[in-house]
Amino acid sequence: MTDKDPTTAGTVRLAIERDIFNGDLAPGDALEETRLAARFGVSRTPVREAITQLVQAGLVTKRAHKRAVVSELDPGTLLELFEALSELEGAAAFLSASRMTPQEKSELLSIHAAAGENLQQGGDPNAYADLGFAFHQLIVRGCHNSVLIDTTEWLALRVLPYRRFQVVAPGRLQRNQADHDGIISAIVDGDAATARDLIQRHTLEQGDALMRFIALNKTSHADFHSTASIKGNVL
Amino acid sequence: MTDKDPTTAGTVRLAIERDIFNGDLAPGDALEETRLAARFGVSRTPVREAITQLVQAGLVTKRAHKRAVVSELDPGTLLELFEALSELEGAAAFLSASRMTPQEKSELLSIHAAAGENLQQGGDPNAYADLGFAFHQLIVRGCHNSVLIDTTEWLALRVLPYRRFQVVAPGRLQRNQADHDGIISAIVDGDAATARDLIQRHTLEQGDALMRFIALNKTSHADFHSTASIKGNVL
DNA sequence: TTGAGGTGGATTGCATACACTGATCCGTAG
DNA sequence: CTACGGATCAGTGTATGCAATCCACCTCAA
Repeated sequence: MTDKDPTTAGTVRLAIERDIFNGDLAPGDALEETRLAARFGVSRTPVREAITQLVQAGLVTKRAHKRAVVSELDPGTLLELFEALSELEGAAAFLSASRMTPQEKSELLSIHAAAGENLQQGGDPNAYADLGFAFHQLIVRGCHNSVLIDTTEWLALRVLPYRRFQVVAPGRLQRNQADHDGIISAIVDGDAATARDLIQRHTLEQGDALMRFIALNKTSHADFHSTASIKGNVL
Repeated sequence: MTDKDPTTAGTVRLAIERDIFNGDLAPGDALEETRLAARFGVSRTPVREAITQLVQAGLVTKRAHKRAVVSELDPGTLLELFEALSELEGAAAFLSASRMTPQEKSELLSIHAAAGENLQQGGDPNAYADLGFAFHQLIVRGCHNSVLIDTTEWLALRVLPYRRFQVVAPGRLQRNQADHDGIISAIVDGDAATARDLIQRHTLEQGDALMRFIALNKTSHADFHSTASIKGNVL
């Protein structure tokens, strides 16, 4: 996902991506080529290239002769996304259980421990979220199959803009940590089938939680954006 | 995968894709913007857009200031590709076992029957290959999760250029048909776990077969292209 | 008041021109 | 003969101009 880009188009693309993940560009917002070109101090051409790249990545949607907009995921698609993601993460975990190096496993353990510490001390939820993200990422990368890794992270990327809307329901973090507990011991024990099963359920539930939150806040994404004061992390 | 494209760039992209799948453009071949523009009678701009789309689709590789080339898959990547694909198809089959409509199931059965008939009568191997492709496609689409479908077909697309190199080893088609036999009955019976397991193994073995063929023909892709006189179908 | 039709502005799609990079080739020195 | 260095060139990366298209608004008539 991260590519070296001596090219302007690549830089612009990363900048736009960042805006999307930061929330400066919310789902549904329009990407105007001329405006972006002016903002970044480049011509329209690299902006156009950046946009077509984002379109292919699924982060942006475009119809001919219409402005490109940040992809808006309806609840149905979001559900499908999480279902697919859970399968991919499950597959990765299955492989990771037998393929992770001792070094990778210890790294996973230390991150998990740090997350637990943060949780007990009532630390920054955002920091916890970042640790959770790293946790998932380590497991996925532990499968040592770059195609599977890229595909999984590519899907994870698409739900990333919605992380901001994730509510920290009471007890949610504790349950999350407990889930991770089970997953990590399965992986360390090399119990591939259990690892797959647990992480799959885990990711599906995360999706459900997000869906419930959306259902409770039946409103436009732009509104989400301003109302979701408490932010957690799906991953 | 199929999109309506009133835009020139989309048309060019489809044309290039076809060239790749036809073999007119073999893995490793260079895509020269100027030449393609002249060939299609358009300017370089839509060609560039088409190429960036293909790059994002993984069919084409590009480095800054260097010519784009049709992606060349080394055996390692190919193996990873099949491993990931087997997981995705397994997941799809798992879901399809409980989600396919009776109509879809009967369609699956009739295609399978047609393939069997073709096999027994020693029909055209290419026709059999097409039926096999349709078989897999039906199963994948039967999961009714468009994200999973798109992702799976996207990966399948990347191995498509290598279908031409697939050898029809003695008894391979029969084994293939037998595999399909088991898969189809598992799906029709609604035995999700078995369906997943069988199709996963099946796809992995297809990858192995391709790998073996490549190992036997340790040569450049261009040579593959001319030496593989007998062509079958991976899917 | 409401619907149809026309008109103007905004924005993209494509073409062309220019700049810059990376590679090849050839000449010269060792 | 080989190694090194510079010039040349092919080819991409970017800028800009123009035409086609779409959308919103406005007008006007029923």
